[in-house]
Amino acid sequence: MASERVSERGLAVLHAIVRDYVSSNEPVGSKAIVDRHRFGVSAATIRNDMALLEDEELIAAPHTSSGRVPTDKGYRLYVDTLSRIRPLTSGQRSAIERFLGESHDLDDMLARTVRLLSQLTNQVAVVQYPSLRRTKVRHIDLVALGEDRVLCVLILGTGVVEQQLATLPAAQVTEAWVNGLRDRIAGALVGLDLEEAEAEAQLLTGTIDDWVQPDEADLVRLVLGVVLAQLQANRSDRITIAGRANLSRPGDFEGSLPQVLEAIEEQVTLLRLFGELVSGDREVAASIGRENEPYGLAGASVIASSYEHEGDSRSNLGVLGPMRMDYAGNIATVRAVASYLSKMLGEA
Amino acid sequence: MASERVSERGLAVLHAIVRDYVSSNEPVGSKAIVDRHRFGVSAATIRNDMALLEDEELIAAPHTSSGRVPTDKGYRLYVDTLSRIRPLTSGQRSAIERFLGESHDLDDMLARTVRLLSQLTNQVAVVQYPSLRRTKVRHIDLVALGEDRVLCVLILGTGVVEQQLATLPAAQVTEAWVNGLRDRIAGALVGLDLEEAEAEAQLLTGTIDDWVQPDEADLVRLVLGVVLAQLQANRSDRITIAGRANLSRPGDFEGSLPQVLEAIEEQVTLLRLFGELVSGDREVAASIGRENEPYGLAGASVIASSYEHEGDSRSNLGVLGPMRMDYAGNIATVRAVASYLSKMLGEA
DNA sequence: ACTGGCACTCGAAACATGAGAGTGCCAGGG
DNA sequence: CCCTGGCACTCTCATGTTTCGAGTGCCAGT
Repeated sequence: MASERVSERGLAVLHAIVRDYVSSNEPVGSKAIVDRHRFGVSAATIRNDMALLEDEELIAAPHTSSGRVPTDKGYRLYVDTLSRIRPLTSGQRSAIERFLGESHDLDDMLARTVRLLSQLTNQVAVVQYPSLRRTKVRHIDLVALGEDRVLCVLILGTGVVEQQLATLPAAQVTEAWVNGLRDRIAGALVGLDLEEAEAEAQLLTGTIDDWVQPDEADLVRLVLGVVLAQLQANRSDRITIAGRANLSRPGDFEGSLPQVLEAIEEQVTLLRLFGELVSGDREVAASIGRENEPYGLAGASVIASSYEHEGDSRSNLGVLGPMRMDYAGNIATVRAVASYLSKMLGEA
Repeated sequence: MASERVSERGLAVLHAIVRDYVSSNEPVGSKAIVDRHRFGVSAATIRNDMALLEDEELIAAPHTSSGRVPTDKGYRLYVDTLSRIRPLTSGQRSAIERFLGESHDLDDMLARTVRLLSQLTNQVAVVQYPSLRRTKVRHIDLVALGEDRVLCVLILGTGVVEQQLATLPAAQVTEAWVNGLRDRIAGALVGLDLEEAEAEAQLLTGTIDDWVQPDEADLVRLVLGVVLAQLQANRSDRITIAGRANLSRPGDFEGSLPQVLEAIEEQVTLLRLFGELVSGDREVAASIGRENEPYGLAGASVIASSYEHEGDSRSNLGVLGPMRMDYAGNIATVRAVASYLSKMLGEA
């Protein structure tokens, strides 16, 4: 553990360095620390502590004899030893309520959330749409709309209704035929969750020749294709992002900006990162610097939490920014926004 | 007109300057021009022409005695005097076909289009979703699904079907009642386009007390609310963007990057800009530098065109990049992608 | 109308210099 | 044992100086 090797005061010095560096973006020296923070000791003492911190690779000097800068490991220890989550200011609380309180439409709500989060933190905000992966298929219906059209209706456990019109090439559609097909498909898929249903539908499509007349196979395949498309569209996780302009704040990502923008555009990666991050047992988790390397975000830090939406499942949200960010504030903000969002969605 | 004041060769020199500057990102001097392009004259002659171009504010010198750089006005004249649209290479053509040919789902298609466009041009690509603003309401249906549920179905002129389940607080739903309400609402809205229908639905909601029993007002309001939400969701214009990482290419937006990112995030602005740009009679239009100032994109250039989707209406697409971009190539690419997309959507 | 020549300007790069901030370390004191 | 003041040392940054070369403008000559 850290406490084995770093003294009480050493930790305090680390905290001071992180705080000063975050606000000034300049390496911080021993003198600056004793000036700005009321340690009861002299600069020389701080220097000794700093030498120790440097041995532990918690801080580093950009060049011999300039101030120190926290390393990934330093930020990590800093975050892990943040004692309490600083409460939000009343202004921030009311901003959240005002901003999120005005809308009942889910899409609008999430759009507001992501903008709010990016404004409160001055970072890139990411909000995942509620995942329907575990939602069950409640109802499947096929309705003949004429001689060559079939309306495919899909109702999910959450009450979401999707449908799509399939136009069949030949005029072979009879009500009885459609009903038979409907019973067949519904019998196979209703009650499964979306992931299972998709697999099952794939299977049905593959073995199509075993259970329909050969001359109907094409039609059935088409209809199944529509159902499959609906399942896939609902299964897929989507995210919404705001505040990218914050990335170009000078002094943050300088050279690595292209990579970061690239990584953000690759939404699949972000989804994985957030998923991984939130899977722990913490209410809000942070991932710092090189810990994000597998996701192409080596220089960045991510703070993530999750919100609950109707039903039991959770989706993720959070912010992404430079390593040099206000962890204490952002953790508090992310946590607060996540909990407000859960509350709002619970009420609806 | 330009030809009044700028000689034939002067124009050729301008073209040479633009081409060289675009590819090198360095001010281009008279010597470089005679070296790289086979003018039959000496550098001194070119210098005289350049002095003229400078008088016309078509080019400018970053500092006394260095090469020249095209101005907004210079780029504009260059684009306007691009004689023919350079055809795409066969590689590009096949890339387009391969990329766009694989999908029949509209969302997927547009997602592919925007990625393709950004990769072919190395710029930020923007594609607007088909606008349903002018689409007519073809059919409205309310179906009682039990004692407290009503399914609201909305079918648009394009064949898009939307529906949503409304759960009513009290168990007052009878089939007859729902049918009456349906006739009422459908009678008022069917045949209008989405914009009109939305206004009309607002009106209906406002005067609700005049045409239903007081004790039913809440139910009716709820149902109308669902219809209204559907109308609004379909009316709104959405865009999808790809290739933001291209903006951070060094030497392009340097300092103004935050503003550009900001402007891109503000999708409403982009929609206006694209709309404005395409409204002319040209197949593909360009907007250069300060012409974009009202949209917060002073340093950028936009190349826009539009594609046709089933029905008669058109939506926009294009690319956005630094003033110093390959106009000839990008115009050709945007045009080709737009026409392919129209073709694909026409077939479906 | 074009060309070659020439003086001039200005930025970029290379190098030197001094100031300042910050460190490491040591000997001495509570 | 921990802390302190002091001191020599190192490295960056800002500044100044010089040189070099690319490019221009202009003019006299074809």
